[in-house]
Amino acid sequence: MDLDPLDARLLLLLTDEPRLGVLECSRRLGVARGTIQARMDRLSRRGVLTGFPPAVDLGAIGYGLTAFAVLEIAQGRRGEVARRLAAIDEVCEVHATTGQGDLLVRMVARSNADLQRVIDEVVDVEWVQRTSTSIALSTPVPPRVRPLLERAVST
Amino acid sequence: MDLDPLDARLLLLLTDEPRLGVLECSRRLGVARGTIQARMDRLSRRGVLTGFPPAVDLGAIGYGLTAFAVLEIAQGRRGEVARRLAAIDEVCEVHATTGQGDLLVRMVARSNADLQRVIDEVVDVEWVQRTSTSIALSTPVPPRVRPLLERAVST
DNA sequence: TTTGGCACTGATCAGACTGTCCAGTGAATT
DNA sequence: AATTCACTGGACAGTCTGATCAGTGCCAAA
Repeated sequence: MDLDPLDARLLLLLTDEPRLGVLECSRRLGVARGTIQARMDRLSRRGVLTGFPPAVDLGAIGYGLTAFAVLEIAQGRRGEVARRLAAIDEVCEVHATTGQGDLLVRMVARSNADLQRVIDEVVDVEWVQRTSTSIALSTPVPPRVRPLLERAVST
Repeated sequence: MDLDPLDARLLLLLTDEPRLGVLECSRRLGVARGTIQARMDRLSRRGVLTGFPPAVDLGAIGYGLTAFAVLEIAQGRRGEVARRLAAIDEVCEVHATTGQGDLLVRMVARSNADLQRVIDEVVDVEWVQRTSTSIALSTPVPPRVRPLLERAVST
């Protein structure tokens, strides 16, 4: 289940320069092209490498605000609530969690007024009982996988 | 600043099938290849399309657990704390927020015992005063941008 | 109305890359 | 000793890329 060092180096390389072709990867890593090809196939088959989705900067298209909401919901209504949250365009991510909250929601908006509207929409979802919202001021550590891959290189 | 419909359709197409080449995109969208090329250049230059990072499923390489922590930290120590959090490999994301918490941390781990260790590491960071941790049980809405793009298509 | 500027089309070009084979090597397993 | 497996290095045809260019339609400024 673990990554072998070559897999990890390949993923790191792709993390840094995602548009690299198979051939170029093989050159950079000093192995035959077929090897890279086989590794990538295997990583995909194992579900480790799930694709190369385009990274869209929401800030650059006007959605400059991010907020998080922790929701407490009525017993047994998680699926229900999740479905309704999913129907809100600005809701970009929902996790079900243990602890005092039941759902953690990440959402974006174009302006403070817009955020107000989005939050209201979220809070008004049926079965939502209590909410606590925070606005993201900055993101000191953007989503990353790198450190874990780097660790796997030296395995 | 907004996306025009063709841009949005292009991004949607790439979201669904990220490995598509420029030529294939042009065919699917029914425009000339040069147009797609120009659009992608422009989207990159505007910072909208920031790349095609490989999507690595952490679950598939053993990091099956995700947890969130809300940290309250000592006044004026945000940068300090963020830096130390960034040094923990398992910390995959940190946001500075308004509200009762100061930092929202996402982290992953290989097992409950491992999670314990990671949480301890996070909690033991200097200047962290109060923490509240939740384990993610499921992710009803995985990170997504699609709905916002779809909205831009019909603009 | 005329003139630019702009984006898009459709085409061409050489160069590079892809998927797919194959034979050969070395290492580990049986 | 035989088998399996991953890797190498080479080959092939087909395809895509980046670059460039002339031509067209549209909008806006003059």
